[in-house]
Parts: sequence; structure tokens; C-alpha cells
Amino acid sequence: MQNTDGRKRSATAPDRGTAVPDRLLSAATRLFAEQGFERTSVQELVSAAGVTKGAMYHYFASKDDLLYAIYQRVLAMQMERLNGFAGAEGPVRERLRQAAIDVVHTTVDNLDDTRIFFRSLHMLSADRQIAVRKERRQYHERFRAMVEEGQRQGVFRADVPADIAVTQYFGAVHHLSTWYRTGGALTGGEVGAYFADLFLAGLSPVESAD
Amino acid sequence: MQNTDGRKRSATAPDRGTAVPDRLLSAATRLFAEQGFERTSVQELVSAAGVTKGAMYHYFASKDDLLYAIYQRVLAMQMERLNGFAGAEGPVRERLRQAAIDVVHTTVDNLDDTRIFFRSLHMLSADRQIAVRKERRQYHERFRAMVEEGQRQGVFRADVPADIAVTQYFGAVHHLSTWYRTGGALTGGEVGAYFADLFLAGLSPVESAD
DNA sequence: ATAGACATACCATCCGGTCGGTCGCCGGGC
DNA sequence: GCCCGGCGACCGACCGGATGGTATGTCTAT
Repeated sequence: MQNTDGRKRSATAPDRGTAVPDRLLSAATRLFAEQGFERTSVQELVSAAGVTKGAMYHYFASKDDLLYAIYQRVLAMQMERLNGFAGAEGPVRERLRQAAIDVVHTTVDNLDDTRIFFRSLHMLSADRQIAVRKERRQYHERFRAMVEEGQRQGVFRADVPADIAVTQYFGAVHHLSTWYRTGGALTGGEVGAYFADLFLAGLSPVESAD
Repeated sequence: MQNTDGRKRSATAPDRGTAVPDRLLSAATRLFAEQGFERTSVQELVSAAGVTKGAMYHYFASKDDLLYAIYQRVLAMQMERLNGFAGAEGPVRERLRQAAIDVVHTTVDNLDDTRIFFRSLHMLSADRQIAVRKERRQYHERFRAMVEEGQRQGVFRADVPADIAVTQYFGAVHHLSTWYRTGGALTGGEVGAYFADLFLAGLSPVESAD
């Protein structure tokens, strides 16, 4: 019942027990994904969150800042999950498969975030774009390291750069936000299994070059 | 739009011999790709094209209409190229490889178009979005038909839906506009060769399930 | 003269952001 | 116990500027 702060407003906050910043974040995520960042006005945003402009600008320096907060949240989540799989025990092929499946699963579970991520990056200020790309790059490299590990062990083919393979895969994952619909023919897990299967098959050592 | 051959050049256009609609189209393509559709004002656009607002609104009904024209141009080009490869002679594996390489090549040769294509789709009006998706879907299905043909012939594995494989590949191709830089380490042809290689390797029949 | 191809001035609207103000809580002086 | 003053949370009317779009004029070739 209580807020995490221990603060409780009596009459002025009628509808939700959720904290104001969280309400703003989730409303923004939904609206930015549906209509795009630029098409969503601050007024529309705060109305959807059930707060006022003043409240928003009390917590966020700008509309841009709100977008950046969404990026930070999703980046942190992705990185945390990947670290879990990359640092696990077992053969690299299996670890990579698990991570590849999971990134699809996580993506379809948070389609709004992904939609925003790639569609609105250019709306951030230049330095924040750089910050996002930098963190994204770390994620990419963590993933790539697994591929390279497999290449050194000989379980993956080495005649294709690991970078290319990983980039290709992430491209496909990112593209999910364009076509995947929740409630469609395939569940996230099924798509993830297929994707990972194709990915690993592509990385399997070739017997004879054609 | 039937301004293909009857070009009129007046003495009032000082710098370019190119027709005004074309100038607008290429300026818009560049600016939309660089800054995004929303960040590019009509004034900025017409200034870059060396024309005035009046000229632009003489040829295009709206800013939206201009964006749509860009989509039509790129869709027509892609479809034409794909038809060339899909309808050619030879084994399906080779035709698919050629088409897969070419789509990468064409994409990196027209990075601006691709960048706009996926980033600004949601800026079009609803019915135009539908029109674009419909045409894009035809492209997808033409490509998929080749995969299915190979699956029937047994040269491609059939335990992964052709749809999934094609979607995955196009996702990777689309993603090129995010990371590929002209003048980088790899040429478009090289990336295309690697991508096609991974794609076809993923589709190769499996001998033993792991 | 007529029609198309532009040019120019102008408009209504909307948007992100601001700023002075309100409200309820809390610690402290007595 | 009780008032006081401050403080952070929040409110919402307001602003300057920019934007997409339009109305109307002008030039030129036919």
C-alpha cells in the first residue's frame, strides 16, 4: 500500500499508487512506441500518465530526458540478462544458443521498448546518442566474444568474421519490432528457437566449400 | 506522377539543370536520412533543394506526400531488381544467393533510402502505411518463394519455416542502415557475400540434429 | 489570353518549456 | 502539544517561436 518512499498523498492523487516517475515512464513507452516520439506531445503524455506538466518537469529535465531514461532502462535490462547467459557454465555453443533465444524472448516481451530503441535514437541529443551506442556496443561485444570463443575452439566456422555474424543476428532481432505481433501464429519462444537454430547452423563449420 | 520525359527548364532555376521534383526528392532523401522526417522542416528542405515552398507545394500535396514518393521510388527499385534475380535461370540455390547478395549491395548503395524506410514508416498516414506494407509484403513473398522452392527440392532444410528464414535475413539487411558506413572496413559486396553465406549455410539441410 | 510553373507574404496552430504559486508534511523551538 | 517556517512535490496558465500549409501574385511559353 505504501510507496517505497513511505510518502502517501491523501486527496490530490486519486487514481494510482504508483510513483509519478514510473507512471510517466510507462505512459511514455507506450505512446512513443505507438505514435513515435515527435508525434507525442508533452501534454498528451502527461495526460495519459494522469499527471501534469509541472510534475513531469519536476522529475525530468526535458522530453528528451524522458526518452533517454527509457533507453537506460532497457539497456540495463538487456545487459543484465546477457551477462547471466555469457557467464554461465557449459559449452560455448549451448551458452550462445541460450543467449540467442533469450534475446528474442526478451525482445518480444518488451516490443515497445525495442520499437522505440531503433526508431527514435536520432531524436536524442548527439552526446546521448553516443552514450547509448557505446553501451549498446558493449552488449554487442559481449555477445561476439562468445562467437569468437567458439571459433577458437573450432566449434564455429572461422571464415566469417564474428562481427558480421553477430551483427546479422541482432539485425534480425531488432527487426522483430516491425513484424512480430503478440498473439500471432508464433510465440516468442518459438521464434527464438528458430532464430537461434538458423544462427547456429550458419556458424557451423563447413565441410566442403562450394 | 508522369513527369518522366517532358522536362521544362526555365531561366529562373540558376544552379541545376535537374528538374524541380527530382531536386526535391534527393534533398528530402538526404535530409530525412540525416535528421529524420520530423526534424526536417519544409523550409529547410526547400532551401536545400534550391527552390521555394511554392514550388514544392506545386508538385507535392504535403510533406507527407513527399515522403511517400520516396517510398514508392525505393519500392519500385527493389522489386525490379529482385524480379531480375528470381526470374533468372539456374539452380535455386544460386539464384537465391545472387538475390541475397544483391539486396545487400543495393541497400548499402542507397543507405539513405533504407534509413528512411524503416525509421519513418510511422510518419505516413495510416492508409499509406498499409500501401507500403502491402508492396513490401509482395517483395518478401517473392523472396520467400525461392526458399520454398529450394525446400521442396530438398536443397534447403524444411524444418524451419521459409517465412522465418526470410524475415530473419531481411531484418539483418534492414539493420545495415544502422551500422554500415561507406568507406568502412568492408565493401558492400563483401558484406553481401558474408551475409548470403551465413544465410545459405543456415538453410543447408542438417545431417544430424544436435 | 490562358495555363502551368513557380515566388512571396502571411496565417492559425501547436509545442516544449517556464515560472510564480499552492499544498501538505516535518522538524524544532517553547 | 502546538505553532512556525521551510521545503519538496506538484499545479497550470502562459510564452516565444517555429511549423505546415495557403492565398495570391507574377512570369513565361504557347
